[in-house]
Amino acid sequence: MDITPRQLEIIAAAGKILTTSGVGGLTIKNLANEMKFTEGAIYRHFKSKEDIILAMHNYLAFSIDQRLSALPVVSDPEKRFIALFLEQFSFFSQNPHFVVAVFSDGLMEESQQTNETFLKLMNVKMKHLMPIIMEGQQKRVFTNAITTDEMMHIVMGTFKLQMFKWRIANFEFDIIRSGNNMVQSILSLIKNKEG
Amino acid sequence: MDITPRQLEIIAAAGKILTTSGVGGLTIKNLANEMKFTEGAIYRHFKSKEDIILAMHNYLAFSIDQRLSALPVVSDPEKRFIALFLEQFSFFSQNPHFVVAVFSDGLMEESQQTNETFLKLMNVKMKHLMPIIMEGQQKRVFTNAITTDEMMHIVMGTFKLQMFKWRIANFEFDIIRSGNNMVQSILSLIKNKEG
DNA sequence: TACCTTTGTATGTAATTACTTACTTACTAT
DNA sequence: ATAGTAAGTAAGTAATTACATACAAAGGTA
Repeated sequence: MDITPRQLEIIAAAGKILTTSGVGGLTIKNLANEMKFTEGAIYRHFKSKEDIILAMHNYLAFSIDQRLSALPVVSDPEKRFIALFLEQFSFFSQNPHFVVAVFSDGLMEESQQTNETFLKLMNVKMKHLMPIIMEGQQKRVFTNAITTDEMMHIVMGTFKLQMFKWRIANFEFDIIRSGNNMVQSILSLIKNKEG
Repeated sequence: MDITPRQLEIIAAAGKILTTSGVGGLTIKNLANEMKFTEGAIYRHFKSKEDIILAMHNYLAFSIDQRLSALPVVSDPEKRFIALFLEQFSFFSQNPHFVVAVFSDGLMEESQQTNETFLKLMNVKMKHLMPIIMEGQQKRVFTNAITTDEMMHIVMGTFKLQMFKWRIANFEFDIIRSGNNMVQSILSLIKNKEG
């Protein structure tokens, strides 16, 4: 991640604008206003608007990947499952202005490049979730009534919807608390009923 | 639904543009091109661009509600559950160009009004799903290990993600088939394990 | 001191946006 | 035939967009 502190500030400002004004609000003018300087100055740090979006996706993919990789690998899949989501929820709890960037498909349409980095971002989470679920099924902690892919799908979909609801509620409820609640409901569905 | 045939054509064209070019591609010029007449003619049928989006949401909410209401009320919650989703999948299978309009949150940011009609659209589906799940839990066909709301959340999230995947795959897999697969996985999770 | 690089400003530009205006055409009812 | 109306065109509007250019202030290094 070769990124200057100033670039990071701009990326953060872009995220903030995205949550407050949506994709349509993310203009160079608004970005410059948010940074408290003029439009031209933006181009000292990025060569195009698309570059800003790409840098944002890459930065997010990188830092989320880093945080998830830092989690301890314990032997209990259920504990790992809980820890993974707790980490996710606490990340977005600290950086709510990036929720739109990560979960909104609105950005996807801008260009092919943007599309790819957006999907890359989604894959980062799958990459960390997949082994946990696989291990859980192998150890018979999670049910084998459905395939790993199907379980992945259900878990990811539930998580995505949770973030969506949090966003349209203007981040006004405690995502860690209600996120944990969600994790528990899912667990009680996918956990093997036999001891 | 007081809507002229010509208005419906325009709405359909708007849906088509949304899927091919995204929210950013939905311009009056593109819409007029798609309709094979000039920009000004659009304004013979709608007074503003936002009006078109609102009309689209309202039309979709209306027709989806109608189709779901027409489903027979059988006594087996599992059968109703399956039928509900089959109907949904077959609707979007026939009208794939409306998937973006219904499931993309990109449109939400345009205005407060658009936001509201978009959420209204989501509620239509919840309105039909809720009683089925409640009935299923009451009859102990579905598990009571989690609340009705939690089950709603998981089911809706899984469904939404399914449509998302279908869209980024350019509608190139059979949504009815793989949708049914998804329904079966969910059912095997939420069905009560005790006979 | 002289000079270069970095980071900003002021101002401009071509393209695109939603929307408007004045006018035309096809059809329909009287 | 006449008149009214629904639905189209051609051309333009002001506003906004991403981006470009010329210049200025600052600091580090020779």
